[in-house]
Amino acid sequence: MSIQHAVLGLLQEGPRHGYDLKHLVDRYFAPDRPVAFAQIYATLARLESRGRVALDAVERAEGPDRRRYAITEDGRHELVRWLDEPLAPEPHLQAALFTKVVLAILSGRDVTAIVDSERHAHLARMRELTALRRSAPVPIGLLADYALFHLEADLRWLELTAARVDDLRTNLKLSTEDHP
Amino acid sequence: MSIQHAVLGLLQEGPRHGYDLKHLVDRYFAPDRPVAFAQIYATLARLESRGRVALDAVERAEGPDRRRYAITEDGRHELVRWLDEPLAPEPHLQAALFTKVVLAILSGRDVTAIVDSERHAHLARMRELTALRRSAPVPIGLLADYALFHLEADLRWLELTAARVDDLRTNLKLSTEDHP
DNA sequence: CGTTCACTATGAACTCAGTTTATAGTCGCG
DNA sequence: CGCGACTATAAACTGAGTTCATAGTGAACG
Repeated sequence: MSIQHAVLGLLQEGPRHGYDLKHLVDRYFAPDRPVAFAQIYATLARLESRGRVALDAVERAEGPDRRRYAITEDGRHELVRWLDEPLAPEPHLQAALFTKVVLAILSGRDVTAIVDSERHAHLARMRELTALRRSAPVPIGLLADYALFHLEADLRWLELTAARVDDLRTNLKLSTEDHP
Repeated sequence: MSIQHAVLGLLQEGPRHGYDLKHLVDRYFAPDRPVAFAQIYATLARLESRGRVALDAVERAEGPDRRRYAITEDGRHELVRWLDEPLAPEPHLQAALFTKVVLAILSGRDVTAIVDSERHAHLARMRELTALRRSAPVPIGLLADYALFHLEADLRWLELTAARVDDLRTNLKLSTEDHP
């Protein structure tokens, strides 16, 4: 969902063609891993089919032609709507970490080993990000902070879960039995 | 990705048919929002086409026939692999909240208003979850904790970002100018 | 001088997850 | 008997993202 809004947002400043947008999106929103060109073109096609952008002109420059797109009134509305409404809450209650712990318990594997290995992977990633944060410009630094806060949240949850594995095990066992 | 593994995990205990799996998945992994039946059947079809499950038998019971699926050796391998490897780190560096703040700055809207409204939505959601956590059984309580930790992480990041909006604005402005 | 490389620019075709919609059988109820 | 509730599945579609194909220009190279 977010790349659509990113593209709309960039088109607000004026019409652009896909190739250009790709670089802008990379610069502003994806400083770590660039988006694929094809994704931008696909996104533009979808936005066009919903009437949120429209073909503005076809420029012939050096090299192949450029198809320049402009944001429509509809597109502007959608963008403002998205900015003004709070984000839909993530379905945190479907967390992959939780799935792992439950499956580990159900399949009788060593839960603490699994929790430990997740913890180590998290700590390693946090060290990377801390380094990045120090060396990078403000926007990337902020993104790194975002990731760090969430990795820390995962860690806290892992501690809590590790402490409650026995509790959890009993609860899951119980509900295994009472099913049709 | 996670629903595939959830289904595989449940099939470890013995062959099941889709309808049954749907309820088990709901019970163990999605206590908040149930998954659609069709998604389970689609998942089973995909798992089958990759050789991770196989049709075990077609039972005729009261009502329509039941297609019972069993996990294969391949499926078991995949499951163990997934449990033993740490989860792929989430692409946190593409956070929707970040996109919003950047777009708010680029389009000259009131950033603090937007940040405030996100904060309020988060606080409201946290109150709901805290209530849920008190009344619910252990597994759901743990999921609520997971969500709470992450909402708190978002809040911390929002504070930090609010404090650095000016910094961010300057940085973004600069890079607007130096592009081809 | 041709050919190979790098860069600009786009789109078709495919995969994969998830949703909407359709189908079909059984059971019980009024 | 007709209708709604429950069991059970699948086809068809949507939307995001990836892989692969194409096509033009300019510069470098032997």
